[in-house]
Amino acid sequence: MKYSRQRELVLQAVRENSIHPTADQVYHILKKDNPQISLATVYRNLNLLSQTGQIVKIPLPNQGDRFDGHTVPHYHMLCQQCGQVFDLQLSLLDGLDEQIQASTGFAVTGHQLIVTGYCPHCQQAGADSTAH
Amino acid sequence: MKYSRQRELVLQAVRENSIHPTADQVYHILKKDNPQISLATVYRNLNLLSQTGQIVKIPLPNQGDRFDGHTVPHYHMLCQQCGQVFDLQLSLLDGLDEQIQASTGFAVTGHQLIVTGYCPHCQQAGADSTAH
DNA sequence: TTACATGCAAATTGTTTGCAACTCA
DNA sequence: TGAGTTGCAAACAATTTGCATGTAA
Repeated sequence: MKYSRQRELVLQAVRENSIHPTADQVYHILKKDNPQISLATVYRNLNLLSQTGQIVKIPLPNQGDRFDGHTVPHYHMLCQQCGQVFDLQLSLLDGLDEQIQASTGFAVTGHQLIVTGYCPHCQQAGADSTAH
Repeated sequence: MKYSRQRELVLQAVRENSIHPTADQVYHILKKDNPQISLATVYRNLNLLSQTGQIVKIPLPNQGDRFDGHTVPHYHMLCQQCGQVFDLQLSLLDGLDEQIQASTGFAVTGHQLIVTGYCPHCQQAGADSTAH
């Protein structure tokens, strides 16, 4: 893969923004200092970088994909209220792929776990505004 | 919720087709015997039925959502080759929600696990055609 | 010099919505 | 009767693609 300045920028933006940005967010972040960059280029590079494992694509229920520059295996929690994604360590699932492969015959390449719920901040906000 | 013939048909189609159909597949299945049915109605009813818990919506990476008439909690394995979705029982994860809630303060409403890989049939096919 | 990458706009895909007609209760 | 439902078409959002131009090696 040939070097490109735009790809470098996309990689940096994902690494430096631990908010698990969408493609569109990456685009807007970069657009500030690079007004000429195009959304198509951001998409192309996000796809390339996740194919080569330099970043991780997080598919979420009913929403645009998010991207994560933190490539050590971990899981995600999605707040149904504010839409933020939080990291989750869970050693429980170490070895899960091998176990599933052995018991099912499926050649497992990976797995992803998404936990849905309400983050502490939104629980607080909900309790404040609606006293039910 | 008022009864409707179309909703009944959608529910039956999802229950009777264990292929974890997409909205579009449900539409085409029903269209054979009900040529007047519309895709919008299928979508509306799939959403209603999954909101009421009569069927389960399975969001998949980069693909349209799938639907499952099998409502007992279980997980899914996605074949990256043929796109088929297989059921997976995994008692390991019983109690996971409570555990995460206790350790993170997140008010957990549920979780979903998607295992990716190659199903036995596609492993076979791959081994046949490309001897690497 | 040339194969790969970009920017732009148009095309696709998956899904939702507005609205008039229709149907279940 | 009347609120909920339908079919159709148009609207949407997220993402991808075609193509002429630009750029790293």
